[in-house]
Amino acid sequence: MPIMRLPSSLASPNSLLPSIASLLKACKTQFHLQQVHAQIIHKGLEQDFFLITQFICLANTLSSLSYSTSVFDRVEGPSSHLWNSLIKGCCDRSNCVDTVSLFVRMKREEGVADRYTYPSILKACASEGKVWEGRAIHASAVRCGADGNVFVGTSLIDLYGKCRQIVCARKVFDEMAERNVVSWTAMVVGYASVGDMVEAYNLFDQMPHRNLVSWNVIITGFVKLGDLTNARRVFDQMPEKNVVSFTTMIDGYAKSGDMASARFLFEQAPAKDIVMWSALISGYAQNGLPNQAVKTFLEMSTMNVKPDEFVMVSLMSACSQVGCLELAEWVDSYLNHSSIDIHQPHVLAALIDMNAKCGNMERATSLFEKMPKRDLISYCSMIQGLSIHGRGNQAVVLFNKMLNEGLAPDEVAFTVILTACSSSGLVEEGEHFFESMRHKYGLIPCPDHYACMVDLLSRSGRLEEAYELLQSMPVEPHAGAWGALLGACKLHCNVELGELVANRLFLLEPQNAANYVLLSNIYAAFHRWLDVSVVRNRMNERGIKRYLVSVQFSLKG
DNA sequence: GTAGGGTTAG
Repeated sequence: MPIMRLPSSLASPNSLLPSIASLLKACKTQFHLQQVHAQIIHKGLEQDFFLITQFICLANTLSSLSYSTSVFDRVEGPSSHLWNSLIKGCCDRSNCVDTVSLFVRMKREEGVADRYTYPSILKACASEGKVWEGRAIHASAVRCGADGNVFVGTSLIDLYGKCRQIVCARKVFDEMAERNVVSWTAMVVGYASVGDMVEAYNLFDQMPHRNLVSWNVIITGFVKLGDLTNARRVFDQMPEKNVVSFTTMIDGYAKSGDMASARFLFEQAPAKDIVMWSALISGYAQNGLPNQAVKTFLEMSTMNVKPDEFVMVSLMSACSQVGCLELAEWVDSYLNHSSIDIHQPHVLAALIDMNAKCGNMERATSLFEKMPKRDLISYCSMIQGLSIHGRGNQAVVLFNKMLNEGLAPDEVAFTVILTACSSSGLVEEGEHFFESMRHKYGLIPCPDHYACMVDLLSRSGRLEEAYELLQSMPVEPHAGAWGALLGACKLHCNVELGELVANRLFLLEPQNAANYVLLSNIYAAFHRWLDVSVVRNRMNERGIKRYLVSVQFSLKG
């Protein structure tokens, strides 16, 4: 085994203590740490508070919590400082319950909590929204007089702000004897996170000093409200911007669907990191621009930026939309050779969705079956995959299996199964699901659900029923539903209904050439050439070019 | 004699 060599300047033959402390400072890996640990035991220094505290702090970043704890547990009557180091490690690597339990143990074992103890525990509570636990910790801080400290006060503002207890946060803020830029910023974050940008901005305006974070949280607040105008105004006023400022703005534009502005700002950013690339790629994917998403991903690769799980999830979403099996296979194998853990729920869900929609049902199925707990989202991915590839009957079987597992379908799940029924022409099943959606699950069908039913009924020749359903809808049907019926009128050569439906569509979407073409084709089937030319003339009058139809189709394919 | 804590983006 290689042993660490100490630089001669650090070696101190007369005293054992500094040499081990120096060794600790030089530790870079868990293995180094274990070697020093062996030295500590060997030299009988396991009770040296100073050394063990330093050791725990390092173990917090280099090793596991259980390792830190095992070293800590051998110390008799640990100092406050030592307790605080372990609590910090617990906060960083475990959950709120564990951190609070450790604090309870500290009190039980007569450890003395001080102003350094509270920020970590409060942070653990804040990150999980545990306001009741937080209040108890707050009370404890008051009892030992630690609540007057700036760091403790700021942590309390953060806690109450994150838990949406804005009045409590403000009370702490107002009662603080000393505040700094972080305390002010935490208070601004509190207002911003409850959507009160008036008060957030008001406070921001009064701040004696602002730093980059203060500016960025104001932008974040406006972006969260979808107020891109004010977000941009603040962004433009910033004395200096960093990568977070740009990323927040880009993400805001992407979420509001303005990918042109997102891209423009991205180009202007002096530096780009993985989060910024991710904001752009996910924006393209979520705005239905999968080709742009893939293109941007490739661009990122040529810049030698290593993709992370967020980028890969966006890429998989884009891939699902284009249904490209070749790309899906590449992404799948990339993930399997990377350090990304594909068993994280959102990664696995995207992977199943991508494989199902790109036609690799075998891979999707094997991932799906191995899931510890199958959820609604993954079921829907699988059902949609079967549906896209014409396996409607299997989609119905899987949907029923999902119901048997006790999962309650939502509106999206019904859209998926009704689409499956409609594309495979499963009329009875579709009617059954539409019925149970309303009466068993108490869901209100939206225009999409009606569109599926209209499509299903009309394609099986039940044109009148489809028309009646459209007429009886409590919500306004969208053009797609009428369009499906018009298509079926063409298929089943029903000229009267076709005329009726087409005229509704001409009002709903006067610029869509497909409707004119369908009606003229219906007339043509009956050799009504005069009517054909009337429709064609109407198209010309409105300046609609027929070739637009073929352009639209080629873009979709 | 020596050490420790709080705010922003996917």
